[in-house]
Amino acid sequence: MPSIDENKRKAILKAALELFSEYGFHNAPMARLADQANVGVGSVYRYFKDKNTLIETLYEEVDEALQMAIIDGVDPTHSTRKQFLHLIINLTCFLKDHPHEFKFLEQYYHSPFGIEKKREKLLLEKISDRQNPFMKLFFEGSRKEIKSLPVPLLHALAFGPVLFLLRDAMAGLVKLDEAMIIQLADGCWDAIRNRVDS
Amino acid sequence: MPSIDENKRKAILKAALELFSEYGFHNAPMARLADQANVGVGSVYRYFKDKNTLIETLYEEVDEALQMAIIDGVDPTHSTRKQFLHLIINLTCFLKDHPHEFKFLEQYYHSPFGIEKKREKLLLEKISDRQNPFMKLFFEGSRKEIKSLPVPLLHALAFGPVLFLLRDAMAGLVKLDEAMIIQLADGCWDAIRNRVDS
Amino acid sequence: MPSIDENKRKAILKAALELFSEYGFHNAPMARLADQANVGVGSVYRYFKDKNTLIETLYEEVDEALQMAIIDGVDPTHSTRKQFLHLIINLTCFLKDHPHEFKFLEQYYHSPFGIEKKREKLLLEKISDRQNPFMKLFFEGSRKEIKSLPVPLLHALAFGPVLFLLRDAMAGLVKLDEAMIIQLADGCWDAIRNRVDS
Amino acid sequence: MPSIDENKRKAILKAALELFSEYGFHNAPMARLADQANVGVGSVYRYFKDKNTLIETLYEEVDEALQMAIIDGVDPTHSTRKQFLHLIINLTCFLKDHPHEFKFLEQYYHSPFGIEKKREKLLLEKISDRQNPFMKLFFEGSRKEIKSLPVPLLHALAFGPVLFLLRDAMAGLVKLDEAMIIQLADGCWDAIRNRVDS
DNA sequence: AATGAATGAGACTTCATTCAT
DNA sequence: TATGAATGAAGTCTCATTCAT
Repeated sequence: MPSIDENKRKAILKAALELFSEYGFHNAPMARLADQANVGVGSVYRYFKDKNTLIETLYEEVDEALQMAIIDGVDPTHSTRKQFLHLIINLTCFLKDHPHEFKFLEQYYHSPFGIEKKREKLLLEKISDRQNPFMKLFFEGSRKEIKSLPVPLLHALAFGPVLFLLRDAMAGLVKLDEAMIIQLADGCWDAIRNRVDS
Repeated sequence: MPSIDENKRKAILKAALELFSEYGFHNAPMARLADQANVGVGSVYRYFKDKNTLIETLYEEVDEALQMAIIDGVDPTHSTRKQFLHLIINLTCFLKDHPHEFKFLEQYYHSPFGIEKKREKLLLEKISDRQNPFMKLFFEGSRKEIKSLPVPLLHALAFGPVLFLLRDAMAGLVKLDEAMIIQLADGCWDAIRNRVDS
Repeated sequence: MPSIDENKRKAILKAALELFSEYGFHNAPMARLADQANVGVGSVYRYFKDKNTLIETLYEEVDEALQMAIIDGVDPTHSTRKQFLHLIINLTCFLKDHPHEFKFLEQYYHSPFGIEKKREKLLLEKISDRQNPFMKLFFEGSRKEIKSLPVPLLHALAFGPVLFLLRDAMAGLVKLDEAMIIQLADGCWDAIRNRVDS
Repeated sequence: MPSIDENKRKAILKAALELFSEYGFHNAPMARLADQANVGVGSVYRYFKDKNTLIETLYEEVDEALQMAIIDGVDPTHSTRKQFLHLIINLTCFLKDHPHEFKFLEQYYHSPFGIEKKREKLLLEKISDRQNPFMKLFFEGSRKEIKSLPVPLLHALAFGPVLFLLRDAMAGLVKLDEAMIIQLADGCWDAIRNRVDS
């Protein structure tokens, strides 16, 4: 716990986010990272014990920011549908506007670093976590509006399309405008809502 | 002028698939790979110019197998819905039953190897490719049954949930049985179909 | 177990012995070592897993040579005294004529590498080891000629002076000639033998 | 012009002694050392130019303390034998009771730091130094009681066993009690004394 | 054609030392 | 004067690739 200089810490995390998301964990040497942060190589190790620790810390920070963004402006008095759409749109917009963060998270979750365990733990913990805004929707009284399906399946139907489309967007295959994001959210809602007709 | 021995080529690709999917590209040294394939290290370089080339080639082969599996048994005389469900179920089952292939593809797509370009090219080509079974559904006369949305969005709504759920399944978070796969396919269909009611 | 080239292995061990004994384990980088052995850095790691493994292996080899030298020409039919003197002289001469080996062993035994444990184990095992030529003398019938003391004390009285004098010799403080070596051995014998007078 | 605070200097030397003896010169970073001394890293460099200088200085201090301890209570009016035994016992007891000092000295002497030269110089100077208590015994009239041997050989026979046995004691191979220390001293005396019988 | 020993660039990390505060 | 954050040289080790056999 040295770090008097919070600026330097931020600079390192910023450089890490950029290089990791652009080149991948394995192709972003600590030396280049230090360079990009305008810091000596050794200094990185004053702020973060390890390359792995740096990655983990960065994950925590990015995840934190994402969680904040998701719930921004969501009104619990609104209908389940409205809240859901709002959450999905928040999620999509944040990741669309923060491509570094998106690519970093994708990489973090898919690294066969044994990091999956982390995710597993998080999911297991949060699955009934009423802090999680989506869980609230899925479980609260309004639940009758939503299909009675296993939670992981609801997750998949709600988030899967978002991540998939963002991937295409990042690759330059689609230009994500507001209209499309709304269509996306509607589609996700259709996938999980109970319907009256056939 | 390479490859007199097709068996050897296959053995290398098989070893590569196993090691890459289990340890990741960066933790699967060429030497271990050659070992596992019962082949000299030097031989690997007779069949594949590069480690990267090996990865790319493996991708082609895995993708090919996946494409074959997807259309297996789909009957063009059936309803659009039935065909769609069949395709989604084929896709899901194949990947569920071939975890190595799934993990490899996931890693391939998420590696910032510049490999996204490859995928981009493929998608652009296939987007109007009438060979692509999904494109056929999306574009053919039956199209009135499906929402009028940009193709990438349809893709996202159709495939996103599949990949997301498979990820959880691989991580051991869900046990994917036949019932759940059908629920999944239904959800995907609900996301893209036109509906009559509200 | 690669190593088809026994010559290369020997060259590496030779370089290691020279550099370790001259500069110490910590001041003999693997790179310099590889240089001195006319070998690429990476090659050293084909023959020895580790720097530590290299040190351990070198110890085994040097110790082996020392053990052989000690018993050379010792005649079990001779008197206890004669045998003891012969052993001590063998020991002293070998180490005097092999300063690299001597310095290496000294360093090995004194490294607070946890290597002391190795020595401890060895001593504990060999303490009743009838293979050990000194133990044979100390324990056999002839024992009545030798003081009845704890074995570690006998060891200290027998070997301590040898090592001490060799240290001075290596430092250039003494010129060890044959006469002095005999006087040394006599002194060691006087230290452990039972005597008749006061 | 350095050292206003003698306490700080002592604290640093104390920490150095502990860490060096426990972890070795190379595994005792200046930072940890400063920590243990409750001193800033920079401060260490106000009191000691270098890590090497710190080591050298520490050696001087430890050696000084050892010299004092050795002659403690030795009575010049006693017999040569009694004085010798007293000296040896003093030496042994001090080192046994000061394991940090012992391990540090061992390491110092065996480091191929070029430090042997230092020792060489010291020995050469003290070889005729009538201040050295052992030299007094070896050279004074009482000399007829002691073998007529080169001084380094007498040194070896007198001190070698002590150091050797202490090494085993530190490693936990022997429990050094008073009786054994006396037996040790007797052995050393037997090694150097002139005798009447065969 | 097949092999695998050899190689060295380059990755991560440590730590003695400096210097601005 | 005292501090400790900053630094970068240097160390150990890995691994993709080559090339002599």
